[in-house]
Amino acid sequence: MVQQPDGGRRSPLNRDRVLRAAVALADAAGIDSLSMRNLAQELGVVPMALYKHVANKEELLEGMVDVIVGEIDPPDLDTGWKTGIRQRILSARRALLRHPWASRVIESRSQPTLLVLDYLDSIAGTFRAGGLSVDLTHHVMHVLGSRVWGFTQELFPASPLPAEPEAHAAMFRELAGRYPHIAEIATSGAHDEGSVVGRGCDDQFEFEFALDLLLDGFERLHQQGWQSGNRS
Amino acid sequence: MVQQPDGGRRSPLNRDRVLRAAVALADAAGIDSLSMRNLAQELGVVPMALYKHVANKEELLEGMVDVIVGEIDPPDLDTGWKTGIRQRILSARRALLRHPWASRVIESRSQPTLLVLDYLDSIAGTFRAGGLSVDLTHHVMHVLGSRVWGFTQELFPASPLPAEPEAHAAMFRELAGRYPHIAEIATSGAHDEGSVVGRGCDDQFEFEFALDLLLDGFERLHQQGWQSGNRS
DNA sequence: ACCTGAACACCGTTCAAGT
DNA sequence: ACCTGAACACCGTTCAAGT
Repeated sequence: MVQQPDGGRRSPLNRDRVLRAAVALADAAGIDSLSMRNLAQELGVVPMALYKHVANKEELLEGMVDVIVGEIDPPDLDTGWKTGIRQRILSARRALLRHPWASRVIESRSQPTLLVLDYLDSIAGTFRAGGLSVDLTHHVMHVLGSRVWGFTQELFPASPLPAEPEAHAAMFRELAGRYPHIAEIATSGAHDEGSVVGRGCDDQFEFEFALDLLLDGFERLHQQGWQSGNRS
Repeated sequence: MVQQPDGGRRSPLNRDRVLRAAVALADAAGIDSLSMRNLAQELGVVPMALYKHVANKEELLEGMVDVIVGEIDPPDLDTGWKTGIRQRILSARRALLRHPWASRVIESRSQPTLLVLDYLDSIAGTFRAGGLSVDLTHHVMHVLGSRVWGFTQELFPASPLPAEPEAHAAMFRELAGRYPHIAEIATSGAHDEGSVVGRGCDDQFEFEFALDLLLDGFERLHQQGWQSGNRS
């Protein structure tokens, strides 16, 4: 149940209230619970009342993406392009971590909103201001892909561990037999000892590791004067 | 309508026929048309008959992913790790391009299947055989992310262009005014002249550009003897 | 003119009745 | 024991009836 100080009835319904309620509902109950019917109930109105403020569910989801994009920090103009991009993307990541449903909604959109284009244009502008060519900026934006939003498509979502220790151990022995390389990764390093694949990984470390690898690669290409058809 | 040489009735229903029909239906009519009810109709059976061969829709989708994973070429053991990984991933990409729905299904799974783990273990094994440390192999697998499947999460899906040239031109002028950096990317290089963002990009070039940037980065870290907490 | 209840055309899945 | 039609508990959205 999402908190509603005014019982969801005092102020008249408007687009902003609809969007904020949708975000709150998705935050609290998960994106699968966000139906037009549930949202209407949360707001104390009949489902059809929502269609006065959003044309359909697609437009509702678009609006929710805009709410999240609005939470990304504005650019810091006093740094080099590398630091600027890095800070911006890590800010986007913080926004996304506050709204776990957002990455799935972003990747399911078929049209960018104006706010989304603003953000992307600003990122591209930072590369250009840093001296990267139009061409290199273009390709580099593609390489970043969903990472500009602060998330990455993982190999597979973290599997929930079996709760009982003995089932856990049994599963791990089976895993180690059939998948030796995955097992050695899972058992190595700073992980929970004996954790199963994907658990115990430090998501933030992995994200920054990848981001810095990419930014270093971009810088190297830029300094080498990269041009199309000119790959070393 | 999916082709059914035997009218979908001759051979008795089994799991394999269900999965192959599901893949064919998704290929032909799109993943949104793949419902248990539609699939049953395609096979000439009552919807509940499917539940004898798959526990539920989740398991059906898992089985479909396995069909696609089965189409990835086996590893070529006569090359270095870099070429080996590159070939394997480009093979996965070809399989995915044959089944446009597959990337969305892969990213929506919550549990890897045994075949998926086989593939990932094989990729990790190639890095290890090339001499990369367990730690570096681990992080490098995370950096690849969905790229091991041959797809990337784009910034946003390609917007369909307005069909009428004048609407097209008007949209582009508006775009250029508000989004100068996106516009200069869209108008530059080898694209359709005046194309809108995301259209006219050579997806295969972008994919290979990113993949090679990453593989070069991995090689550099490996040669530098990268270790955790040792980033230059 | 505005609002909204009922209805439409779907889902995935359960369950009990029929063979 | 097996199979399956009807039913359940949902969807997003249309539409016409009521105010």
